[in-house]
Amino acid sequence: MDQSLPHHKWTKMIALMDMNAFFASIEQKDYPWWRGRPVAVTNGKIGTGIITCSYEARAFGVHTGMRLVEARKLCPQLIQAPARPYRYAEVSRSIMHSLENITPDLEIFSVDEAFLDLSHCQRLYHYDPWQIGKLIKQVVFDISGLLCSVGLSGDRSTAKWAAKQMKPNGLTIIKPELAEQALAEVSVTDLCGVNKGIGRFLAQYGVYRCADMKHIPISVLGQRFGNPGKRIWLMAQGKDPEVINGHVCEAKTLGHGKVIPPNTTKGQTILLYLMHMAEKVAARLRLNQLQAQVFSIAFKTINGWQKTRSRTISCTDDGKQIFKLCKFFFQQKWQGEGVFQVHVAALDPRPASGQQDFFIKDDQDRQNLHQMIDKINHRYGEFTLCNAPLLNRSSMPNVIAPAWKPDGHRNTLEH
DNA sequence: TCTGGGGTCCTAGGACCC
DNA sequence: TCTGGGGTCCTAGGACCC
Repeated sequence: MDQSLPHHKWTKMIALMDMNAFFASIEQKDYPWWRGRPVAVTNGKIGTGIITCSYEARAFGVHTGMRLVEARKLCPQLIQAPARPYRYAEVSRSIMHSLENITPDLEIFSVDEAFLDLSHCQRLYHYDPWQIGKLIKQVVFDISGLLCSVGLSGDRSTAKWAAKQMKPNGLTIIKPELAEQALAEVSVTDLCGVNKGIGRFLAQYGVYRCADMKHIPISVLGQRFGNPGKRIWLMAQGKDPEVINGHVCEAKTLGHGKVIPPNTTKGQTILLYLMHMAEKVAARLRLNQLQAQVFSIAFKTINGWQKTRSRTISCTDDGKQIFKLCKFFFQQKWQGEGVFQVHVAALDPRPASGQQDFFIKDDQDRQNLHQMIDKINHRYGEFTLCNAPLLNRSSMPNVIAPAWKPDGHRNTLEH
């Protein structure tokens, strides 16, 4: 936009870094013969839905969420790449670490996005937002060999919006004093935090574009949506008050769920899925050296969700104990209706103290066993070793499918 | 029109305590 | 019996994110 000199200090300077087709780009980087070709990342070899795809694939109309079958109709030469979540997490971590060299004031927003608060290091870069934006892209490229898009402005929301404007490999800078003007014609639902629900509400007041927001008082949004509502009113005017929060806080829940074959009525089968989820939760607790005492267990029937919170006697990371809770709850609440989804989550997981019950030999043995199993599964894939029932893949479709979201990303960044 | 999976935050209301 | 204050915990529901 404006590259004229001299530059002046901005009251606040916020950037959003967004990786371009992150997972697909990693596949193309690691497998050079896929570069320049349409690549679609799927959930394992047997995945049928597209998690993300390369820009070459997008040119054919292929997009996230599309069925592989549909995609192949548009693009017969589409290459299927099974997701490698551990690899993506590794690359993500290294990128985030390198960004910390630009500013420690960094908030990891997702596996492929980060906010940088540059307010306090403007002088270092001669108050030149272009220099900073290019530096961010360079740092990311140097460490990963991948391209990203960067948005830079005076507030969080505008920076986020700006990053979306030019892709791939974009750099969009919006001076804070021009933010309101830049957003004026933008649909409110294009802002991060405004979706259909709030969009519908705003439409009732004739608010469609950001500029329309001024026609209604902030109190209307405040009353209906509380503080987040007030924030949106300000966002539309390029004045998002939300700060960059670099604190890596512990996860509040850690769970797994699954959509199962519709209307499953066989109790044994449903319990098997619950066992699967319980073991996944337990394995992930162990991976992050966490334990929990309260678990949320749920299954969805035609009448909606049946849910419970139940506690184990003491903190645990043992799948069998978690499954016991599942079984108890399920046998109490289930009355033979068809089930569509199951879900198990650890609530308020805390660092494992690592000492309680250590003097009990059985517990020591159990821990050793878990360590060994986890090690093997990490190397050879989830559920290579597991409870015997889970090995029966015919009754357990997709059991091998890896969770494609890198595990505990936020936590692992510490240290 | 939209799969499926893993999360967060906020609010209101009820139960219970002093 | 009614009123009022303060606090906590839990639940349910809504909205949104990648």
